[in-house]
Amino acid sequence: MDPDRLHHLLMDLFRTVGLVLMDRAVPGQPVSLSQLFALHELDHEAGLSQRELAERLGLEKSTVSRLAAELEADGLVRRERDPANRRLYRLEITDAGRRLHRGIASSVHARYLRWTEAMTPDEREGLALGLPALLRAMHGERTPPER
Amino acid sequence: MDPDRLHHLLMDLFRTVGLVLMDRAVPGQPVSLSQLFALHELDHEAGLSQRELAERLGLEKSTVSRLAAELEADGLVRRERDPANRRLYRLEITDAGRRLHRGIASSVHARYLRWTEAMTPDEREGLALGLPALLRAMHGERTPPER
DNA sequence: TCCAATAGTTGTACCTTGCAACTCTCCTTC
DNA sequence: GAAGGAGAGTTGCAAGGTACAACTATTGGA
Repeated sequence: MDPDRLHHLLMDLFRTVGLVLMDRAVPGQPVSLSQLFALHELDHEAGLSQRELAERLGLEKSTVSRLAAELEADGLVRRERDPANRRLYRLEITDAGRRLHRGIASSVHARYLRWTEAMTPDEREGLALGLPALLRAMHGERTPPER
Repeated sequence: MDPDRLHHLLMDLFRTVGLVLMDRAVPGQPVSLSQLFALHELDHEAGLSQRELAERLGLEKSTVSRLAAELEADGLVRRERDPANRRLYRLEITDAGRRLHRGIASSVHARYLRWTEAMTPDEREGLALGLPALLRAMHGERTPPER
């Protein structure tokens, strides 16, 4: 695939997905976009430290410190020091956090269904094959946290 | 494709693409992310008004007003009142703006190439078929976004 | 025991953004 | 053709998210 074409597609997708997420995540204002991503990450994998979370979100550790503190204050995340190394936290999503994350996800499901229904079987199949592969390739060379 | 799986993929893609764009676009600080998207939009289609641009970017008109003023001050965009309706501007990207946009695009081309090279032909083909179809569906359009 | 490294926190400043109130231009209506 | 309403854009302002720098606390060696 032509890089220029891929660039165009990714720019378009980024903006479109961003609008959908903002639309769903922000209005009720339970969480910000970064908080949503944090919940998404923690729902997927528990026990991350704040440093690890910062790395995944591409945010500065100080930002994540405040982010995690807010999520904890809102009862969406549990923060416990690692007994084996008390410098770091082990972050865990709470049931409330999981409910919120899943709720937001399901609130956009209707859209996902409409989109995929508007595609041909071939296209759906292509997407199901190509998109995970693209992400796999992207993650294969994750940009190191230059500092 | 399962909506939950699509959600997961899109969240991941959004964040990853965001990191790449921030990484490339921001450090030199010639433009912010929104400015980059504005340039992208104007490079693709000239003569937009600020209201139209705001709609495409999902931003408030006041935000776009400042955005456009900055881009004009930086010589990246031309702003001329529409003679037929002097209330609105006609925005046009300048040569400098086009160079900047293309420059940023090509600075991520190397990555695009590496990514697609890390995929199998089947996966590439699937992506080339499925991704434009998804965007077409997202935009509710009939014709695929060709360029 | 001291020192470097690591995880996290806090102070601060900056940038982006939305909202509300404003101006300016155009269009409709009487 | 004057008045009022609608549309495009601007500006004041406040809020939120972020990075950077300097800090504390904990750990693991020399």
